[in-house]
Amino acid sequence: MKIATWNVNSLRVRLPQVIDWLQQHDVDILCLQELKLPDDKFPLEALQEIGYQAAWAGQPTYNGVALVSKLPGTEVQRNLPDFEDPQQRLIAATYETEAGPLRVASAYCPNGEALDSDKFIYKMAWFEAFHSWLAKEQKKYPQLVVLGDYNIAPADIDVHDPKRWEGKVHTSPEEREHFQALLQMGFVDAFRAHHPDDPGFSWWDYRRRAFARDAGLRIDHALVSQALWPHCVDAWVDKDPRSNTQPSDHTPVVIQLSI
DNA sequence: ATGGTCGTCTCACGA
Repeated sequence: MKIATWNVNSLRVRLPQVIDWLQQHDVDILCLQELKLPDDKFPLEALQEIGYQAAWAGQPTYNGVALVSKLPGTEVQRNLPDFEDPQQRLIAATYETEAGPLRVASAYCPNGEALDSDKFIYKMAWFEAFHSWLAKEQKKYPQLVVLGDYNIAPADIDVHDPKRWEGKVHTSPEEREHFQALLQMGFVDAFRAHHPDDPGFSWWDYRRRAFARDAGLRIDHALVSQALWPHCVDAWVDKDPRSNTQPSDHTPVVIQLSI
């Protein structure tokens, strides 16, 4: 089965591209971030017409996450428990497979704006709560995948110009420690584990012709639990949608599981 | 040179 993540930066604008992409690729579950639409504007019918179901957590203007899937999800969890937050950044659901229950989460981790900002303090607090939640979640669901926009480039290979990004959000030691803490829990960074030497950028700034210069970052990740990792046969970045007319600034990351 | 470009109930703010 194939599971993907895509920060679409407005599902209203990107819906035709999402539908095209789902029809071109045999993806079982697509994790979306930055829907930027309220719950009553979620385009469920358009997705149902091409054979998908969905669970979502939206809000007007900002944030918003969804799970778009061929099979229905159960035990849907919206946002982090024990972390009061009006920003809709997380949704998780359980899918029945022949190998047993598979838990899937779609995460839109905070951007952080700048290292000396209040939003960075919020980012650090959010990751603390995310870590605590995942520790419990992985005990409950050994087969767990957590895909999304982490807004962290875990190492210098994930950065087109590490010098230029020094002291900026996405690459700071504090952020990287949070990402490493997730790996220390047993999660595997699927793309990096399968492709140790490929930068695998997933985001390019709209400004300064960043995509044309390949001036990107790898900030969208698929973390696979220890128990599931032997079944993760590959992971890749699909750069094609970034070349679309009116593209998202992010492009999809995909994992293939042999379950 | 700290610029630029998107998206949003837009002329400000978040990314």
